[in-house]
Formats: sequence, structure tokens, C-alpha cells
Amino acid sequence: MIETINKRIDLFISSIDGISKDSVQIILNKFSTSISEDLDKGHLTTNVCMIAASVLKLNPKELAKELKDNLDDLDIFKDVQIAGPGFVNITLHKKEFVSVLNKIIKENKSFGESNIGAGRKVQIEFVSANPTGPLHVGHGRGAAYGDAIGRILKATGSFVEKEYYINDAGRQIDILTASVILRVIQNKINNFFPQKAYKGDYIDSIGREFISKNKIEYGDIDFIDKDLSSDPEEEMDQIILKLKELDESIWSSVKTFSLNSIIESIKNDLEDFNVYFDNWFYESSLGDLKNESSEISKSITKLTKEGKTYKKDGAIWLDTESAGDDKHRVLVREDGRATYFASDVAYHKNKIDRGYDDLINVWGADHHGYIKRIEASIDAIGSKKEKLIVKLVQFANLFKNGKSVKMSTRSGEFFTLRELLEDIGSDAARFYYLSKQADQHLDFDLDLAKSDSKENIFYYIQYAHARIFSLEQKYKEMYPKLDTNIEAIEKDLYKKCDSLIHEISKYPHIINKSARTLQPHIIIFYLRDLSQLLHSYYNDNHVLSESKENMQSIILCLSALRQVISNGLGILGISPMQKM
RNA sequence: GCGCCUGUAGCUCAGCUGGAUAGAGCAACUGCCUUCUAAGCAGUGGGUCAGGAGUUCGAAUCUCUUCAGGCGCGCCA
Repeated sequence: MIETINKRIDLFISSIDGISKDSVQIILNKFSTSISEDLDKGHLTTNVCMIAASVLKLNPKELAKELKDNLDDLDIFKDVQIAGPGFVNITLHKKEFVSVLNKIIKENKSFGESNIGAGRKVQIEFVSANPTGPLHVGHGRGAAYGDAIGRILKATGSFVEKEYYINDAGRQIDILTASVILRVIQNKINNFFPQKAYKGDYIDSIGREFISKNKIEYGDIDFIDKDLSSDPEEEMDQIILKLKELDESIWSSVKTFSLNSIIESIKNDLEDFNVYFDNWFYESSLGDLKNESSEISKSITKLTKEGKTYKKDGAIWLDTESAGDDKHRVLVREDGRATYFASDVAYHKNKIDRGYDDLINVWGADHHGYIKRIEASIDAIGSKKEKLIVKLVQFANLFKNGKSVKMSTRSGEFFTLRELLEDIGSDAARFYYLSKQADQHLDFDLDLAKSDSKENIFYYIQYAHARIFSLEQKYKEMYPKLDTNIEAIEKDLYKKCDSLIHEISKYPHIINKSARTLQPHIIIFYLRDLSQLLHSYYNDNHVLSESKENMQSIILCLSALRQVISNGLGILGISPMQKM
């Protein structure tokens, strides 16, 4: 219907006396015809006259009058009104207005899906937490967000691949390995344990699990805690070196075991959080510089051949400043080892070679300073930095019993995602993570998420769904044949559902907007408004004592509403409740 | 110092490609359970949209600036 109107508006604008082609284009690009906020503004509304007026320096109300006359001729609308500064509000014939209900019955679970992203191949990389410990509640937000936009983009026609990048190649994996070994042999070296080693309980469990199947037996190990630097970071590096030299094979089997164990537990946590990845990309698969045919070597060679790199102070640099970074960045260190940045350049080259149209990276907000250099590297390898869309996710502040829960990975005291899931469940957790724009600070109140009050929007929406579900069951008992039909509403005999139908009809637009802006939270706010209307309706109208004809229409309408809530929650990875 | 994010009702937040009286929940105060789930509904009060300037017919929304808060600025990962 909106398209019909827009075609008409298109003709109308083009036919304005003396209008230039450019002006027509500007106006047509800027105006919008949408479903009205409320029914007192008609079913549909367009701002085209105000847009046109500002471009053409005309009076918006005069223009609106002309458009109204023009649309009145059509006779496909019940009413056309001019309102406010120049809005044109359109009221549809009842049959047209109500047709969305039939559409929902027909499309069911897929109502709200579209093809606005058709033909686009999108990759979303998210979570990508270092495999050195369990996921904590900070990672949870990125997980919920990345997964939700994946579902939303898929529902709007894009081809989506979700990927987790595993940093399994850096120093932190050495620290992890050393930490596990030291825990096991701690009692033989005077209970020595370095300050910079990982201290969480999971280190002990990995160690115990390892020695239950393998052995860690060394010869003389007295020297391990001797002659160490007083600098904690240097001390850690010295210990890593000693352990590696002591027994290469123990080192590498503990390393593999620890890594696998942690990755496995991360996968489990994510699955229980209803987050699934299509690919798990290992940083180590990019190879290293010693191997000339590794991806990391090839990407640096390519940049060098094309004159994008230069040597200075013994290191190889990339000019990232020209792309807006505040300084140049090192790819290969003085000692010949690649930097983390070099891996990332190779990784992004790999992604681009895989042929995606859009690369969405979901990063913690603390990485924002990293965006420019990655963009610069994408340009440097001959692609376009516009392909990269970085979505920053701000920290979530967790509150329990009114107090902020502090997190610190090093000390091993942090609120894990696992604990959160056990506390409030996956659905409520996802819901609250997604309830605010990702790039803004989130105060996550655990007590609220479990509370029974209206303040708990999660239950408020679920309650609306459950109420309708229960009504449907009762209606089935009364009329086992379940003959719903739309007649009473179509014939305008029962008007009380109109505001519900109007709100329901906005759903597909909400999904599209959410996909365009990559903002899942607008779905949540929409569902809250929709639930509010339902609760209000429910209180004012006793459905099951209506006439049969009305009841048939009402149940049809409420079922449609329930379907929309179900679809809306579903697209966020949340299951609707049938009972509460 | 530079960069990014934020500042809207007492609290937690929507609204931001400029548009119709600035919204919601909580908290405060009033009402509504012999009827389909009261985890609900209806109502009242509460705002210099951080301050200032500018652009515009029109600014919470765009620009500049000041103030306040958060985060980031390694040949770490």
C-alpha cells in the first residue's frame, strides 16, 4: 500500500510546475511515507510536502492541499487529511487496514522477514575473546549483540556467516601454558607462582585434568624460581623460556590440551547462551614469518612489493597515518617476529579474499583506537575500507544486591557468563544485554532481571505472550473447530482491536530499521509498546464473553499479536513463554 | 594533550538521515481483583532535552564552543 502511495507521490512531485530533475530526486530521496504513530493520525502518513516545501521554498500546507486533492481523486482511501505543519494523513478502507492479519496467518513465523539485504554476503566476527579463560559478562554483551544482528540480517535477506577469531598464537597462550604447568608442579618449587600468571580456579582444573591422562615429570627443576627478574613481565617471559627448554614435548602437549579445553568450554558457554558460530578461525592457521608461503608472510610480501611498507629502526612499518591513524604501525619487529597487528592484517586480507560484501567486526569499546589502522590496512591491500563496519560494544556494569560487581581477569575474580546464565537464564540475559544500544554503557541489574514487577520488561513482554496463549487455549475448548474469521472487524462491527492491528502492522518496518541500523534494541522497545497495548486491551475487554462473531475476530487478532511477539523475541534469540 | 562514546523527569532509559503537544517504566499520590493469569490496568503530579552561540519556516535531533563523566592512545595481545 505504501508503494502505491509513493508512486502517486512520485507523479505528483514530478508534475509540480517548473520543478527541476535534481529537485525531484532530492525530494524523492528524502521524504518518507510510513505507518502513523497513532490512529488519530490516520493509518499512514507522509511528510513529502514539508520536504518538498523546504527544497522548493514553497508553502507546505498549500502543497499538502494539492496532494490531498490529487489523492482524493483516487478513491482507494477512505480519507485524506492535512495536519500539523503539512503532514498528509491517510485513512485506509477497513478491509485494507485489516489485511495485515491475514498476512500474519499466512506467513506465520516468517512474518516480518524481507529481502532488503538480498544478494549481500555479510560476515560478522564477534566475541573472539582470548582463549585464556572463561567468558565473562563483558563478553556476553558482544555475544548477544553479534548473534542478534546476525539473525536480523539473515531475516532481512542477507547471507550471513558468523565467525570467532581465536588468538591462539600469542604470548598470552604461553602464559596460559606456563600457568597450568606451574600449578601442577607448584609443590616442588616452594609453591612459587609468578605474579603475572593466570590465577583462576580453571587453571587448577585444567592442570588436574591433564595429569589424570598424561604426565608432567621433569628432572631437576630447582632452577625455575631462581635468578628471575624483578620486573613481573620479564619474570614471566623467563619462566616461559625455562619451561619450554626444560621439555619441549611436555610444553606443547600442555599447550594444546589447555587451549582445547578452554575453547571447548567457551563453545559450551556460547551454545547455552544460544549463540552459534559458522566458523572458528585460528590465528595460528595464518602461519608464521619463517614460512614464506604462510598467509601472514604473503600479506606482508604483497604490501612490501606494492611499496606500502618501509623499514625503519630495523622494523617493517605500514603507513596507516594517511588513513587517519595517529601514527605509523609496526608489522615486523626489530627481532623479526610479527606483531599482533600483522596477524590482523593477514586475517582481514583472508576475510576479504573470501568475498564478503560487508565485514562487521563487533569489538569491545576499548578497541576503538584500533579501527583506523585496520581500515588503513584494508585500503593498503587493495580493497576498500568501507567494507569494514566496526560496531563497538561498551562495557556492561553488573549490579547485584544494589552493588556494582567488579571484574578483574588477572586476579581470577570475575563474574563469568556461565554464572550469569545459571543465575537468570539465557533468555533474560540476552534480553537485557540487547535492551540498550550496544555502543552505550549498560547498567545490568541482576535483581531486576529476576524481579516480578512491571519494571522487569522481560517478564512484561513474556506475560503478554502467555496471556494470549492461555486465551487461545480456552477459546479452543469452547470452539474445538477453531473457526476464526475476520468479519466483525472487517465490517467495522468491532473496533476495539484497531489500535492493536495498527501497532502489529508496524512490525516489518521495525525489523527493517533494526537491520539497517544494526540496532536490536528497537525491537525490544517495540515489543514493550505492543505488550502495553495488549495488557490494556486485556483489562478493558473480557474476550470470552463476547458474541461468537466478535470473539472469532478478536482471537484472530490476538493470535496475530502473539505471533508478532514470538517472532520479535525469536529474532533476538529469545524463546517466548506460554505459561508464567 | 589527541581520539571515540555519553549528558533528556528524583532513578533507569526511548526519541537523534530536523518536523505534529518531548515519551515509557520505576519511585510519589488516587482508583480497579465474585469474570479469560493483578508478573496486569486506569489516572494525577514531575522537564531551561548539561550551559552558551549559530544554521532553519521549524533544533532534544545539525554545526561550533564551554563544562561534566567513561574509555582508548606500546616494536602488548
